[in-house]
Parts: sequence; C-alpha cells; structure tokens
Amino acid sequence: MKRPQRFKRLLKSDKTIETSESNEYHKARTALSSKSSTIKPKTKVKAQSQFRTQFDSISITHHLFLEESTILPPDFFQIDALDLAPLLLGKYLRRDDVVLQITEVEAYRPNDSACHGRFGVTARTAPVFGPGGHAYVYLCYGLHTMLNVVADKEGIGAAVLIRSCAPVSGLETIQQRRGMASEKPVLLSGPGKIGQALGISTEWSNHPLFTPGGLELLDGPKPEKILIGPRVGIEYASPEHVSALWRFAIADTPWISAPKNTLRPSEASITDSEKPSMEDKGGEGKKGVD
DNA sequence: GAAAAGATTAAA
DNA sequence: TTAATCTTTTCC
Repeated sequence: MKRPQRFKRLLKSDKTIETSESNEYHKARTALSSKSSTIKPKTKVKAQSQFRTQFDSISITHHLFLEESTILPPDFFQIDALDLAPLLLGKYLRRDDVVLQITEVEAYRPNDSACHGRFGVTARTAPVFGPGGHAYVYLCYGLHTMLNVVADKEGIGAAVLIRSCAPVSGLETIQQRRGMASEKPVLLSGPGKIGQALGISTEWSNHPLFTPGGLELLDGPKPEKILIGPRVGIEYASPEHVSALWRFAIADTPWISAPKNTLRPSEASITDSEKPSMEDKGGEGKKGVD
C-alpha cells in the first residue's frame, strides 16, 4: 500500500528515534549501572522490549493525529472544568521533541474547597481566573511542578490537573529529564512527573496552549472507555469535595498514577453516587484495600 | 514577620 | 513510612 509522503517521513523519524533510543539506552544503562547496581540489566532489557511492542502497536494512531498537528482552538477550553477534564483524555501535550498523551486528569472548579482559586485571585493563581486554554503551573511541596489546563471563561477559577501521561515520542529526552532509564508507567504516572518530563517551571504558568511553539495541546483520539473516581491528595477539603468524582482516566492503559483502586468504570460509579442508600457515605476506598 | 501546609515523589 | 524542600497564604 502507498502511504502519503508525510506519513513516510514520520515513520522514518520514528525508526530513527527507536534506533538511537537503543544506542542511548545502552549508554544510559551502562552509566546507570556504574552508579547504582540496584536494577538488573536483564530486567531492563525485558522492559525495553515490552515498551517497543506497545509503542509499535499504537504508533499508527498517534501518527495519524500528530501528522495533522491540530492545535486545539481557544473555544475548546471555554467550558466547565468538569466537562473539559474527560475531553482532555487522549489529547497530546507537545514541547519540542517530546509528545505525551494525556491519560489521567482531575477537575478543579469554582466554589471548590480543593481548588487553588478558593482564596481568590493572587499572584500565583491569576492564570486560573484567566480565559481557558492557558497553562497553570505551580510548585508543590517545594519540589514538583504541576501542570494544569485552565478551563472555562475569564473570571471563572477553574482548571484541570494533568496527573498522568503515556509517552508518544522523545523518549530519550523524557528519560533524561526524569533522571531514569525506565519506559514503564513509573516514568510518567503522577502529576509531578509530567512537569518534570516536559521540562517546565512555574515561569510557564499562563502560557497559551493554543498557539504554536513552546507547550502545545494537540487533538488526539477519544478513549473508548474511561474511569472516574475521587481526587487524590485533597483531604483538607470539605467532605463533599473530597468525595466528588472529579478524577478521570483512560480505562485500558497502565499509565495511571496511584491509587488505582479508587477508580471505577464511569457508568457504575455514576450509578453508585446516585444511590445514597448504599454504604458509600464515608467515601469508599479511602483506606488502601490492596 | 513568623509559621503551617501542601493537587508529591522516591527510597527505606 | 518518611525525608526532601520552598513557595504561598494566613495569622498575630
């Protein structure tokens, strides 16, 4: 079969990435082994081949979307964060040679006791109250840069936290920024890891995601099934917001952060939340079941 | 001006 | 289970 020229080029570059990845991987592995011998080379090689298999199986889909390089327009973001959050699943984040596919998100909204906007407009949270489509980046625990996508119209404090992604391209750069040679979900599952992999700092806060250059948000395939559950790490919030099911994830991917046991298929979860008669008053899954 | 807390991560 | 690490926000 004949493929368009652009598609050929992409395949070629993909192959180049994989080849150089193999070399770089060997170098990285050698360097890492000299520093610490905690991980056995045998394990690494196995993991590498697993990733390559997965990468190949999904690359066609990625190429079809990335070939068009469709940057999502500003209008796409001018909606409630609760509606925007699941729409971001499957979309791509791109910076330079690094492309990540969004696999897990959380919605933060107006009148939400867990939202950074709860204290009003401040120097840090000003972007949250701006028009949708910009980044909101903040430092967490003095260590981690967290990437959010600002939602809704100007004046409304709402955003969507990017919690996890799957690698699409630029694996070497991702591994270098993360400081690890892994290609398993530990590489990108967790909000702090996304900021690190994209190499962004708080200076990127308020950066527009709908203009070419810098950090971009591109259209991507809509996931077939999604999971929903309560948000992570917000125990300080009011009970209604702690239990709100505003966390969303792609159902059939390993690229999801912990805890995973609080996520349920969306249909079942919605049904449960609408049935107070069931014993879910205290918030199920709060304590680790696994 | 001081103090507490945090949308977390990696290692023990 | 716990240390790391520093900005933001609040309180006196």
